[in-house]
Amino acid sequence: MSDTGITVSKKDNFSEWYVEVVQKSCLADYAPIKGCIIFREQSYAIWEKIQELFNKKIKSSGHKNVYFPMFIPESFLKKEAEHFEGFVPEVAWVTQGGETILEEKLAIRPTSETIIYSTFAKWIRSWRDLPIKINQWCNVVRWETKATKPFLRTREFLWQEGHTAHKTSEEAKKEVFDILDEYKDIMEKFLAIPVLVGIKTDNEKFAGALYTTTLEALMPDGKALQMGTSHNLGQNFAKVFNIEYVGEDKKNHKVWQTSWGISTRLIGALIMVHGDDRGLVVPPQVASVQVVIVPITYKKGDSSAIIEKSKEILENLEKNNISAVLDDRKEYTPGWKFHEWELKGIPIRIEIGPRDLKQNQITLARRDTYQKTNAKIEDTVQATKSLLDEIQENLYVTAKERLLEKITKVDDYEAFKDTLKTKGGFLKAAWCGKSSCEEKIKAETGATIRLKPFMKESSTDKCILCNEESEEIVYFARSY
RNA sequence: GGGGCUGUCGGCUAGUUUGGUCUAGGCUUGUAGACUUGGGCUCUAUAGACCCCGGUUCAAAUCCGGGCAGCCCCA
Repeated sequence: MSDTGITVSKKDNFSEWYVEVVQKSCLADYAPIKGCIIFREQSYAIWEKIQELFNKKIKSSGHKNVYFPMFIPESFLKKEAEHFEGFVPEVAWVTQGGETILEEKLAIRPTSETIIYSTFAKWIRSWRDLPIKINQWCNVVRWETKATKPFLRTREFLWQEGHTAHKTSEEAKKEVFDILDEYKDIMEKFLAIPVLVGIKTDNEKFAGALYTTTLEALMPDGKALQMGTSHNLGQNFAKVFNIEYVGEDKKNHKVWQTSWGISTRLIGALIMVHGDDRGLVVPPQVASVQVVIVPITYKKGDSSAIIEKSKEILENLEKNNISAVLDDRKEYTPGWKFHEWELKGIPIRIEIGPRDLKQNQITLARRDTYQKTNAKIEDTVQATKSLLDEIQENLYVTAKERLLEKITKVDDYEAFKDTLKTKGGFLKAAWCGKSSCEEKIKAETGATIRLKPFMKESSTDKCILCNEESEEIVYFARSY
């Protein structure tokens, strides 16, 4: 085993393992600026896949892609007080252009509500202008001071931010939950990462929102990761930016708004949830290369028949919409290639050598379980397709089992602290609804309320901390 | 937000405690070639580093200060 491969095991040293996979699988490299990474070919390919999937979804429901400037005048950002308070600690500012000191400094967008909504105010006049449903793919900057980690917490990252304006509260609410469903679909069906959905507490909600819905996944080290959020902004921004329309009733009304986003953080989750001691594992649905064909050839003896057959298989796969590559490099041994493609997480490897050819078969090796099987050459497409489905399913099911295993109901504070320390994961506990309890638990244990479930679970439990009448059962966890 | 650790060829590692005959590796990687090929094979030749700035000193990889970067723990 050489150092081109992964040298620490995921189980023994998760943090080191993550850093190795990120770099050695060509996902990212560190940039010369603290907290910034270079998105390399492997991660960008996954990002493009996510873009493709999400664009398809939102376009079919009438959203349009647009692009707004990355600079936001300070006065805009300040208009919604809670929003400004929430973001100002991590805003990067432009104060100078060339030699000229700017009269008003410009924020590099940490999120674009303010600049977009100031424009909405110009665009919206009549009820006929509504709804407006736009989305943009862009970068945002949040000047993190805490320890940064590739993909999970970086100063600059890529995301999409959707922004909508509606006539009614009901319509806005529907939008929030429709998007939440689309996010869940992408995470579970495509990234094969199971998530819990719910509502954030007031402490954790988006600054300026009425409420925030969230999707939370669990990482193998027992910490929760926020995968995406969809906010109901109510009329908070409509009021400060004066976004009004004349309704059919000829009266002025303020619009109801939503905003929502997912980011390149999803890539970090994918690495952590599926990766193993051989490197990255990419779920077939988001793999830009689903199959690699490695011919087993010999210098002595004629290998042209094997290469010919490999090319034939490649064409056949591509014809059937399976994305495949043929690795016929002569300078590397088959074993070397196996390791390299495993490091990069390609779901299926097809081996074809003299023995296979003689028996008119191929060998299929799956990335998730390392299992090898054989198939007749004429059955290649079918065998590959069903194996891809199986891998996709297996990755999801395995992750789901791990998630469920790490959801623990706790009844008292000692058990809470103990479980958090020894097992991690999500802790279901009763909570009285007071911010003071939430904050005290955070200060004492590091765990925060990740979400309140949509369906309130009936319970007679008392608050885990203060023992007063509890409002509901919520999910706590330590998080990224 | 608080604390700790670390920075040496492309990668990994030793040397720092006690400044000097210190630069080093029989490891890996790159390059050229040979050999091999159903799981990172082997051999030959060759290339390549003390994070940055400043200070102490006759002398700094080593000590001191600052910066930058990375990791870990706690909140």
